Amino acid sequence: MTPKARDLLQKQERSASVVGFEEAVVDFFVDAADLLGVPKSVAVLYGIVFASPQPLSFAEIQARGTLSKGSVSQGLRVLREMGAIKEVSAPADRSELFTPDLEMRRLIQRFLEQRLEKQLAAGKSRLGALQRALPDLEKSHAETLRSRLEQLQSWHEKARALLPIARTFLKLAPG
Amino acid sequence: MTPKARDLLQKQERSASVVGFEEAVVDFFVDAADLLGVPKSVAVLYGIVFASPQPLSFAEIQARGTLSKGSVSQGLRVLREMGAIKEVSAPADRSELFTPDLEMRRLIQRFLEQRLEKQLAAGKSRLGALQRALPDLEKSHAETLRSRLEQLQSWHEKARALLPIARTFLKLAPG
DNA sequence: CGCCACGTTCAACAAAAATTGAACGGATAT
DNA sequence: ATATCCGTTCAATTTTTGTTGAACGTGGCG
Repeated sequence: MTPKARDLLQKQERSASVVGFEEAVVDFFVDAADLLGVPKSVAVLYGIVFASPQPLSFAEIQARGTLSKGSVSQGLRVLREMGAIKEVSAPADRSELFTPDLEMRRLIQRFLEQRLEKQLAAGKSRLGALQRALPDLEKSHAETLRSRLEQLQSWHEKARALLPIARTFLKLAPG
Repeated sequence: MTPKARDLLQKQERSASVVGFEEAVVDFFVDAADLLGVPKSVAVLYGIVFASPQPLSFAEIQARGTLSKGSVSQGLRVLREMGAIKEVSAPADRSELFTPDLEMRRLIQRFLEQRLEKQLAAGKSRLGALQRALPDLEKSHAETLRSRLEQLQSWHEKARALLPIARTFLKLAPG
């Protein structure tokens, strides 16, 4: 296959409706990006892959023209590590093709565990430090502050308790 | 009251233990800051106010030396708007003093509503656009894509359903 | 009234995060 | 072997976000 032929293949006309759909999907994920704390480029990538009926090659993705080669490479790696996309081997060509992997559900679950669990762990040790700092305070102050600290602790426990609930909940129904 | 006298008052010795406690509280909130999506300076401010047994004046807060006048001013405004702190009038002096306002619970609740609700609303309209883009696609493609779209919708509904649950849950128990 | 203390605003600055592209390395075809 | 195609890496750059401080009101006090 000559370079030229491959080039044509990559640029194969995508109908306006397909392009429109892709753009809408990309927008959707870009919106969601900051909630999930991922850079925009990663959201764009995922949108492109998610919106494609067939698996896409690196070249095809890059050909969308939104992102530089470097960003595509890094972004795909991030998505693979997150389990958001996977590689499938192409029948004809040797190059790998990308397609969405885990369902939303698992992705979100993983997100919850990683981001929130870490946060909670950090919080816990901070609270320990506070606990320890408390006894040295004068009486008058200690009272108010102890109650504030309790607020923090109570909040922390609730957050921890909520997590498994959310987990369970997200398992319900197909998705 | 001469400036000098006031100055002394502001710098009144805070015992090492009080300072230590404050630092620990500040650290706690700084940690939490990025989860909540607020800038560090705001977290620091809230920590300072939260860790203080008495309400603090603008000058006292600034005297902690961590933040510039501008940041203190802006940050206090943000916190007031969030309902995280409130002003109480000082008995002696005319200047206003700051103290924590809403309990954690309400703050978090508000946070959930503002950040997530907005997100969900945006998502909803995006999904509408996708819905509309779908019918124009060819058969072969439409099948896969329709199913992907359904995934998105299902996810969206679940998130929406989870919100009230979280709300209820956070109301349980004092805090 | 004019001065001063107190806060606010906002344009300049600094820090952090994301993006790019040029240099590199490994695999395949010639 | 050598050339070439693909993709990765990473330092430089751009963009975004947060912070600062100087200039500017505002209200109280002499």
